[in-house]
Amino acid sequence: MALREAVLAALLEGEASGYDLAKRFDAGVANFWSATPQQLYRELERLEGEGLLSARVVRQERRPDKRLFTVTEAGREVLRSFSHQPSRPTAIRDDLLVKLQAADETGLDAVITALEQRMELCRAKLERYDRLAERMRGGLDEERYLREAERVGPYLTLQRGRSHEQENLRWGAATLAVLERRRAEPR
Amino acid sequence: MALREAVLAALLEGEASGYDLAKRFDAGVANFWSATPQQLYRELERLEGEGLLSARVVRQERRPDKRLFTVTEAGREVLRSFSHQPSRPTAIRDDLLVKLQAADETGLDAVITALEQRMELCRAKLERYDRLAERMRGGLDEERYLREAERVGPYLTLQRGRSHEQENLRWGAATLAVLERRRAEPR
DNA sequence: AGCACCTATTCAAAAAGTTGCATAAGGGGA
DNA sequence: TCCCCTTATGCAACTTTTTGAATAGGTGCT
Repeated sequence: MALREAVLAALLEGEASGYDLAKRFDAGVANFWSATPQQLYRELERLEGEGLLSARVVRQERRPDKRLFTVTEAGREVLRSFSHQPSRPTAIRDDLLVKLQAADETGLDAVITALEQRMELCRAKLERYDRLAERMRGGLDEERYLREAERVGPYLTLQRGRSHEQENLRWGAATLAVLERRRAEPR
Repeated sequence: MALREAVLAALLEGEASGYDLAKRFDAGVANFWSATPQQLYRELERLEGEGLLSARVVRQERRPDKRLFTVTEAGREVLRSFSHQPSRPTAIRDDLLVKLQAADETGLDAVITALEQRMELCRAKLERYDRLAERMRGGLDEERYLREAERVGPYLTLQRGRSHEQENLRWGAATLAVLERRRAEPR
């Protein structure tokens, strides 16, 4: 149910089209929520209908026209009220962990491969996050940025994404070591 | 789509009823997948229908009867084939992060409270994971357990849960510090 | 005796999310 | 020129997940 609020929150960073949002919410980049383009277009429609967003059409010469959305005062109010509601704890749901859970039965090889692939992805994501963070800070060191910047929310959520990937790598390396050892020396 | 496989994987640890599974898959405890009782009962039906599980009814004296499920050879085969399929990367979806993303607009107080509550939950979960891990090891030190135990999958997924909560706490503390400082000294 | 809670399962309905496709215009490379 | 990619949006069908019950016997507490 937080897709509404996630869209509003994302639009606080500035006017955007559905397409722009789709990129921010792409599962591969999203640092605080993920969603598909279809979900976003539907949600934008709804939010506009409820008066939480206002839209304006921008005619473009060499591109299809696009609709840019902005959060209205009513939208901001929804966010304020949302921030007071209890957050539900997040649940783990990861294909890879299911495979690992069953690994003793299914054989270690496939899981080792899957883990290696996942870690490669994590590394790529981590680098991307680092570049993004650097661009956000715009020359300032982190300490100063966090004290002086106008908005820190987006930076802090980005750091959560970063820390998640980093921890994935740390755990992944340890797990890989265990699995490879057991493959080499079965009990 | 991995609920099927998650149920099969969970049942590798031994025969269980829907009710038993519901406890293992509870969002507050689940270390490799989470699901509600309703999802599980439906999935158990389906899996039995497909011959991936077999069920037997156990009459009980002072409790309602229950149905205990076991993974069949066909079920194990499904798991084996699943372990070779590509895993989709996980996406972040967390209420709390949405609030944090919007925090500069909505005010810091509510988010600080939410973060503190979340961290309290994390601490509780971490302790529970630690007790679970200790019980799994059954006296052995981790190093030896991981080398000699018959099955390590469940232990390794538990460790992922643990590392996730720990990282949540680490990041949470740092984030809290930033937010509290900004609350005390607004730019 | 009454109440709250635990075991054990199931139904119905709504909300949320995914998948596949369709449109439409322009850009870039073989 | 043909094909594929990017921008930009949308529909329809489908699956998955969540929510909110209802049932039914038993335990423990006051």
